[in-house]
Amino acid sequence: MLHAGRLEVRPAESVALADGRVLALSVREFRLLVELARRGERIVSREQLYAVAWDASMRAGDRSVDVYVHKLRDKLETALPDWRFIHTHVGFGYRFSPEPSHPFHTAATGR
Amino acid sequence: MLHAGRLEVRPAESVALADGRVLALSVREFRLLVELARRGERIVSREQLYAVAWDASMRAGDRSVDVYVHKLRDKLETALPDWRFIHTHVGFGYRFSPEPSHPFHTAATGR
DNA sequence: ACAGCTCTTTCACATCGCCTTCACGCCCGG
DNA sequence: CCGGGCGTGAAGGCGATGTGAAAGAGCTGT
Repeated sequence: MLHAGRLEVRPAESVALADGRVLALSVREFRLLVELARRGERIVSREQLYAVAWDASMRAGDRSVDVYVHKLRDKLETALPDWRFIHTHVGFGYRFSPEPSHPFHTAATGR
Repeated sequence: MLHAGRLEVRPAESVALADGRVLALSVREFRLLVELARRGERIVSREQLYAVAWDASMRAGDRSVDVYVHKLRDKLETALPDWRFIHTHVGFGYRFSPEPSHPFHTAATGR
């Protein structure tokens, strides 16, 4: 079972929870999330992610991982608006890490 | 004895109550409901459900679980129109959880 | 054994949601 | 400018699920 701030991923039960609420993830989305979370703070290349989440080797030019990272970000953003979990490292891949969206936020900052 | 909002399931007595009224369930319907409710918020695959509610291993392509989920939903919907209990997770299975039919707009949580 | 009933399984068709792919836009470094 | 890398929305094909109905199996009372 993987913890990441208010996010909890349970590979064995095929379920991910945000503040205890079950996230509605598709099979691909879930596997991608699991693989990202499993690797903790490390940067993972698209090829590696594709290999483990798709059980196949990625063809050159395939954008599937990008698309699914986007979908995951969408759902995680909806569930936990103030946190960012998937970070892009241009030219390298993605890195999973729970970080607050607005690190410098103070009360009178709005607008 | 299992409570789920206004629904109450008593495996020992082979009876399910909605607001105290007895639900007319067939044997399969009841056993399926018990197994779903027993697992609380977790997602349960059709194979697992079939195994425990039918006492046999599910043959590939068997749609019995789908059909009985439908029947259960029908009866639960009739008894408690504003609540949804059985949620589908495409590619994974079903999840039992009492939720209002018209959510006020919560996260990207289960359907 | 038969009739009548309910429960269960199977089937066919409808609908839904997932996955892939494409297209376009933006940003940035050369 | 130009090209690479990435974000993002949308379309189409297709597999997964929803659903109504018919067929099959069992149960009960006579």
